[in-house]
Amino acid sequence: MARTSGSSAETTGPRVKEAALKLFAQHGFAAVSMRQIASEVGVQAGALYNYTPDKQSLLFDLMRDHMVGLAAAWEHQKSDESAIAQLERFSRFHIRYHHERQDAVFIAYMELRNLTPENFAIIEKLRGDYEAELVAILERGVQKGDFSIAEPKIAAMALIAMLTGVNTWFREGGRLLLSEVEHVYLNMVKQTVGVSPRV
Amino acid sequence: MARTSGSSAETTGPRVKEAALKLFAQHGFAAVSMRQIASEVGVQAGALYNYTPDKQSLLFDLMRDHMVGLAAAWEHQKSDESAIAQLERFSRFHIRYHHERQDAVFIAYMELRNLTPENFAIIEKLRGDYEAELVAILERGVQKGDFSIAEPKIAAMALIAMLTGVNTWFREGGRLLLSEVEHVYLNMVKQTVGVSPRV
DNA sequence: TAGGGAATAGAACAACTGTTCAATTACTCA
DNA sequence: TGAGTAATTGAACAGTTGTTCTATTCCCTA
Repeated sequence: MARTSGSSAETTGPRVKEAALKLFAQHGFAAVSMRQIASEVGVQAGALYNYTPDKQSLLFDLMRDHMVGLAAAWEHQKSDESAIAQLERFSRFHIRYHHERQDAVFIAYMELRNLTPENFAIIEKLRGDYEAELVAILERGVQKGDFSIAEPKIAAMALIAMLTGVNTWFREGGRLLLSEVEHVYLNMVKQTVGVSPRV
Repeated sequence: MARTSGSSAETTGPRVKEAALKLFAQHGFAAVSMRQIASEVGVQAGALYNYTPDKQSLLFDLMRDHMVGLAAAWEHQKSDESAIAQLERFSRFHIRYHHERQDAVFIAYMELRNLTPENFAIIEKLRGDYEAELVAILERGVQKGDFSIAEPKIAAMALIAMLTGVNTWFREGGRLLLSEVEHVYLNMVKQTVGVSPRV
């Protein structure tokens, strides 16, 4: 056998990434073999190497794409407004963006230890940049007297952990809609930074 | 070769668990081989099977031990006092207990997908019981008028995510002591549930 | 000091791992 | 229609995987 009918790099390439994303999230990077990914795509293992130099790069690309996409999406969202409004915008954005990309979020948090040191440093830098966006919002709010928090950097870590945590329990079709969950979290976020919520 | 001098089940057994805990946390369950664990203990791979029926049980035992230990420790800590005091006690306990068991915490959160369905159900039940402790505190506080939160169950998930998140960034020897971090988080926790912190 | 159980080594098993590569077929454009 | 390139197969590589089992040695008790 050889080239199959209908095959083209433009369709196979993305399918490899999709399959890897799904399987890595489901079973973990180390537990998934190249043959499993190939089988999900409907191809033999050797063909994957037209799209990635090796398994490690496949993981790294997925993580980098996620972090870069996150940063770009926030850059597009952010706006010049009051610190309270910015915090609200960030919280809504974070919940929704992460909810829509559960597999990528899971991988980006869980598979850091499977990266080479160089790749790890790159991902950590991207993550730090994103966290710094929230830190800046909090510091500005403190400066303006809108927020009451002793340690903006710690508060940022706390808030991000809290918001990302939605992914661990929220499932579509449960008691609440995502929009309702967003509302509940928004009030908690505001209270956390010392702003009394509107009713 | 055969039985080695000084060998005894009472020393080797615990060492197997310690080695597995450390290596699973470091590289992930799937990425660690039985031979690596054996090598860490200073023994051949075959000898491990005197202490676990298989690799899966080794993982499950570690996770169950952690969850049972957590529940027992909290049961020993908890006390009949005001909701605010209970929340304070829970928060301090959670931060400190998790800080002292980073490897086990990491495994208990990350390796759920590597459990068989039956084992997964058991761990999830234990986790749910622990979370219910915080839910009960929050509901009581709401009832007494001490807390101002719309959804105690969601607030419990948010607070636990926030508190557990300390493990992701806090390192001993940094700018702050753990006791200082505890203090900062306590104030945030109180604000989150609508209690104004003492200064 | 003999005997029996406890603890291990080390070899063996078949299955699977990531990766490479020559051969083969499909597609594209002149 | 024919040549060149793109995409894939399938075999092969050497190494690793979890697990089992027998032979061997150590330890403890009588």
